[in-house]
Amino acid sequence: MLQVANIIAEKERFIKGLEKRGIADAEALLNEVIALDDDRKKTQQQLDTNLSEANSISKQIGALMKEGKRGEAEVVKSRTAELKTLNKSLGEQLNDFQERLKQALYNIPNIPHDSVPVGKTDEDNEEIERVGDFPQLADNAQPHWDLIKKYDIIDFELGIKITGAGFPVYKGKGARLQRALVNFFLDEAVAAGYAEVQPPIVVNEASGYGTGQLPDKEGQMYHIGSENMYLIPTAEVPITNLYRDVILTEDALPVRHAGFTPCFRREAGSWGAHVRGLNRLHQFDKVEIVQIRKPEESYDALQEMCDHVSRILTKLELPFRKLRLCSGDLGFTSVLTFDYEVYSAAQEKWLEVSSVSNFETFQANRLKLRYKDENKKSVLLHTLNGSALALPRIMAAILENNQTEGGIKIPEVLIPYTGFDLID
RNA sequence: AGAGGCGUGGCAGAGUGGUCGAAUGCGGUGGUCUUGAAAACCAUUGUACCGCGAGGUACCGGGGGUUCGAAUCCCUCCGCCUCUGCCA
Repeated sequence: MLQVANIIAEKERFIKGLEKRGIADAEALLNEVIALDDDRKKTQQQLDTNLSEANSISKQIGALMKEGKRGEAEVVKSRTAELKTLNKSLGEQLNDFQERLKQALYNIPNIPHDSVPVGKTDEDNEEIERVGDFPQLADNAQPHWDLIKKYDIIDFELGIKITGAGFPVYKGKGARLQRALVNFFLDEAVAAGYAEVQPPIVVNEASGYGTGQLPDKEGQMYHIGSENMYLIPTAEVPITNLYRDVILTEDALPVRHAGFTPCFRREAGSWGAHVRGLNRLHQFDKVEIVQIRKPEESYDALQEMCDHVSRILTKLELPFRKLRLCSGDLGFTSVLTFDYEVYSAAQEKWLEVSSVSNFETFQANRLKLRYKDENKKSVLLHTLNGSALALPRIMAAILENNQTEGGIKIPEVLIPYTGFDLID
């Protein structure tokens, strides 16, 4: 969430930033925050003064009791009774202001980067790079949902039987290819300097708030009612929350982590006729990369992460494009996001396979993730993350783009991982 | 899951109603000494909020309560340990 001090100091910039996201009453929203913070401060000042007085009276009483002057002590007590009533109500007011301030801040998104183009939907995203050539497929080329049946490598019906729609079962060479991709992605990430972690895939409420999925995306996560926990929608949540309530020393930076997890998304309301096969699932596998950086380094880190995604897509020989998300498509917590889409040739569609974002201090502020600078001051860090990569759509593109009469060719880099070079 | 025990500063570990933000040791930082290092000695060493400042307030797992006053007593939640049960 945003920092109140920054809102006060740079109000105009924040208003413009929120308006860029299409929030009409941005100024009113920020004024409310500032007013609540002001109320909070005033209430706290009054409360602190009263507490100070009550503390000193208590000490007096202690001293009097020790000297055996019970009568005098009783006299002084009358004032403390007064203060007690007063402070109880001040304390309630303070809690109320703090709670309202928190709620207000939870519901305000991050301020977009200057380079973020203004736009409403994904159609307004800015294409900034295109790499690789479209494959020339035969006239009878098939989309992946037909190919998986033809070669019996992914079974949606079985998934429906044991769970429901959007939970496919990978079989045989399909399962092996899936595992090959996971291992390839992890090896690439480790080689690029990311320390591998294997986090829990169920998280508590505090973690959900830490990275901003709560309260914003509550309805998109699977909730385990009996435990009040959530199935993770991305490894970003557990990995970034590793650093919740942490003050890092400078020599621990930069932090780079990579982790493989299944991801779970309810995708409520986002299903449609255009969504078929592997294009959108409730459960899918993903390797995620996360960085924690000093503020002045975070945009270099963002570039570094983008380069990493480009590199592995190139190695997989998949045609892809890089997009700068417009203000309307930008995630709630993000300042700047680049999406990567691969071209899936039989559907003739671009499929999003990665999203790389810099959140600056938005998550760190909630997480209380800081480091001690050279002056021993606590400074909020910047958090970043990116998919490297999400599996199903990569799988879809490989199946479609590499189909031949004789079967589906496995990209060179994956053959050591699959142990075969053809799905037939 | 049941019974019992426990949760204190970076770590270890005192503290069971007042002067305790908290002894002591270790670790960290600065200094003295030394050619340098070690040892020794001295000093310093949590976080957040409010305040121009002096300073004030809060925090001893989280929340609530009793009391003039709570690390200390009570309730509750969370976590950890031991034993019993179950189990990959």
